[in-house]
Amino acid sequence: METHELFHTIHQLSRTLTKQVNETLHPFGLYSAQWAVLFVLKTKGAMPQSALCEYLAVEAPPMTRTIQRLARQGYVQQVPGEDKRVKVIHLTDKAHEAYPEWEKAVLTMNDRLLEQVPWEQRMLVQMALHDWLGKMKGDLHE
Amino acid sequence: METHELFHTIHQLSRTLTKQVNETLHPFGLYSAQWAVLFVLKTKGAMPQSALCEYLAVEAPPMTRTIQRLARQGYVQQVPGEDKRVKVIHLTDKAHEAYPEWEKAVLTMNDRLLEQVPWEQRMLVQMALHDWLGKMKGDLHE
DNA sequence: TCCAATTGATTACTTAGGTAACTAAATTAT
DNA sequence: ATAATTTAGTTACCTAAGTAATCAATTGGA
Repeated sequence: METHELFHTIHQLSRTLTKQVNETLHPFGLYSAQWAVLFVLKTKGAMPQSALCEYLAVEAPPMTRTIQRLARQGYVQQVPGEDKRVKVIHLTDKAHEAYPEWEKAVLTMNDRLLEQVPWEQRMLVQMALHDWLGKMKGDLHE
Repeated sequence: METHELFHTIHQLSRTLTKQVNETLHPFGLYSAQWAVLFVLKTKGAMPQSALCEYLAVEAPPMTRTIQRLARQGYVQQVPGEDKRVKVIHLTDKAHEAYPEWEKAVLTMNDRLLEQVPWEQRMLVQMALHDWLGKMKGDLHE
């Protein structure tokens, strides 16, 4: 079996998915990277920017940009922390109010994309990929 | 189970993989997008730019850029086709000569990343993901 | 204590991909 | 046969993520 093929499929899937999310959120003026941040803040609550980076496994610079944009749109507020270096990111009331609509659109889209895929298969693949990722990251620190 | 998690894992894997390929090819002055093109040309032979796009599932503009860069580096030649609109992309002798080294580096890296993953599991996941992709693409054209 | 190293965030610049609008060549239809 | 449409490729501009370098605040060690 070709490892090339496998990796190519993963890339293609990733690109197709972001494309779908972007299309879905276009009516709300949001992009996929912004949605990822909004989702984490809604489900985990306010947190420092660095925690968002770690959670989403994204470097600091792209996170700065995404958050500044969300702030410009009034969906997020950067509150200085006790440690004056950190900025704690909060969802605004405006974001909390609009969130259910966003979530509904994304969930509907997600379900549509995988509706033909049995639940156990999703579970199996999710566990396998997560496991691979862990092993790769582990390798890199050896 | 959260679809969010699954999609997030796929994105993260995709990013980790391109990062690895970029690191691996850095000594040769090549980037992951270029490698994808070189690999297809080596295994499938010369083909029009549009065929490369279709094969790699990438839009025309990024392909133009990647190919122009490869041409600048002398790894690829754009030969006008019978149809004067098409440009047939050929590997140069320089590319053929260097290819084995590139391939060895990438294959070694690929194997290292998945060495702990049993062969059948790779196969299963590859088939599942490919199947999903097909279903998604199918959906979009309904 | 005070200097050195670390950490959180930003800025500048890069790769990688996407859409929209365009040109030139080829094909189809009237 | 010519006008209309389609196709291959490019240009301009966008999102998304990465590295390198920098700044300010904090922490640790001599």
